[in-house]
Amino acid sequence: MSSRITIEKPSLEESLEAFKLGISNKRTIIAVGECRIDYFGRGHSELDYGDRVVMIKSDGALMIHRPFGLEPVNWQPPGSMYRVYIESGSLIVEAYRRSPEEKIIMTFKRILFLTSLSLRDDASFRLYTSEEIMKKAFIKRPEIVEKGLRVVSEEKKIKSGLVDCLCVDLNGRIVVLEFKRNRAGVDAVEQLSNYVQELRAGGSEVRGVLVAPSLTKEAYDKLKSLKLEFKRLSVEKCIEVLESMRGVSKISDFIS
Amino acid sequence: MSSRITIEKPSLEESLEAFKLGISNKRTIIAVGECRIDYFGRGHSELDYGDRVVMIKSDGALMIHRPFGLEPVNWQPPGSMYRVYIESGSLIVEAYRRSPEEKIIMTFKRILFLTSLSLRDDASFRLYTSEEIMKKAFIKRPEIVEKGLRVVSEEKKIKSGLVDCLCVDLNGRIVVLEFKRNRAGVDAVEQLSNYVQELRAGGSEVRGVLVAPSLTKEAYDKLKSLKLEFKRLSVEKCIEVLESMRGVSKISDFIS
DNA sequence: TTCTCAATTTCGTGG
DNA sequence: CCACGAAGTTGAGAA
Repeated sequence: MSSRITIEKPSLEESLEAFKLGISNKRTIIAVGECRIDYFGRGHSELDYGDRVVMIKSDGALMIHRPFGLEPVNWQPPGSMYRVYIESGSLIVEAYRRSPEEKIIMTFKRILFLTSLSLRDDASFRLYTSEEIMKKAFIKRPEIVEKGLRVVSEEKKIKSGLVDCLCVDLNGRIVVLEFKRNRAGVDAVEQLSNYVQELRAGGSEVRGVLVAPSLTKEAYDKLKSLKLEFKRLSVEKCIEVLESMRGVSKISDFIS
Repeated sequence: MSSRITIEKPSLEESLEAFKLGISNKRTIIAVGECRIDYFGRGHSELDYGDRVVMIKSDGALMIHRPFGLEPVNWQPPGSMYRVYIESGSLIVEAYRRSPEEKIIMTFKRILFLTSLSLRDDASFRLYTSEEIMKKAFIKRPEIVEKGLRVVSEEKKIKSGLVDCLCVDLNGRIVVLEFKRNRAGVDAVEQLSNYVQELRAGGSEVRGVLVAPSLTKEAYDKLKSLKLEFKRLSVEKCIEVLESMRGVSKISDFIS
């Protein structure tokens, strides 16, 4: 059972108390009001008066939202510290962070609404990303990239970086695989090229294969000039492969 | 004046109406309740029941926040479309997006609190990034990098990418500058190297200078082996330079 | 629309 | 704590 304290059109003094109590009691505070925002730190930003939604979470994270746009206009990470006071007829809320030293100053002309909540959320979040799906599918059925590939290692750390997958082909050559969830750019080709060059320095014959749904033109040119290879593979295809092996999952109802 | 509709511990039927009205009237809705979240699209995620803060903005952007952490656990961008209904004793809110096709399903057991706001915010946001500050300071006083540098072009697009700054030194050689706001890694060195190589293909003598507050060890090694140069420059120094030219700004009170 | 690159990127993971 | 890579990255600007 979550306890709540909600006040409508509070005075600045009431708001001051609510902020202080909520922050020290590690509650989640949502406030809506007319304010201006100043930020100083790695960068510097200014935003003049307007209506915004401010949320301070139980861990000290701060988000300031305008009435439009996905991203908060200003924010501060978990662990931030707060100072709240009234000055020249305005309610000031300051959020500090050390390392890097950063500060946000919210200056409220008035508060439309404020609530202080004690929320319970113990569930664990599970996310399945496209790249995970691609690698998993390849491990299960290497032939979706090339017949006869034998997986030697995954996520292998070498000097130039982290190799997605190391394999051996039917002719005993080493094959470096680099997976990209969506259209691959020159950076992906360069990354693959770095891996191949480092492994070739070991003396063996090494192939490099970029596995992605598509390539940018620049990436294609660079790939050709470096004599690397490309194998078209989409996330959809990988999902099919995985589902064909473990029965239908919810994903199939939406992607296809 | 912002109009509000706030309901505490509403029934699911009341919440249904509030969501529908708020969305169709392009209001900003904030709801807190016990819900589970499912996402299907480029990836796939699941989150079991818990207390969360849901915000739907006037432009259709959706954010779902747990009581901790800076980032929303799930979201949908502006322009998303909604379907709200009651099924098996739960309030379901679905958020759709096309291209890529994605869907979020929020299943509410109960709503603790809901508000529907009409907010006004016309202010313009101004952000000054570290890299902007560094470039601006260099343009004003090139000698902070090297005496006698003459700026030829900024943000010049060449095949390998976007060159931060092209200059000519006292000996008439072309100088490529790459700015990094904080400690530069190997990727920065590779980027600079690419630019230098492409420009050297034109036949002229070309120097490459990485301008940053510091370098990682790997970046230093790579830089040396490629015969590129490094010039130490911090954002703080750049701010000093800019302020010495236009008078004191607010930044100086915090960074120094 | 698509592509490309920067970001107060944030968030993991491994050394 | 630093270094490096991934992200449902997001967002802005240009082709």
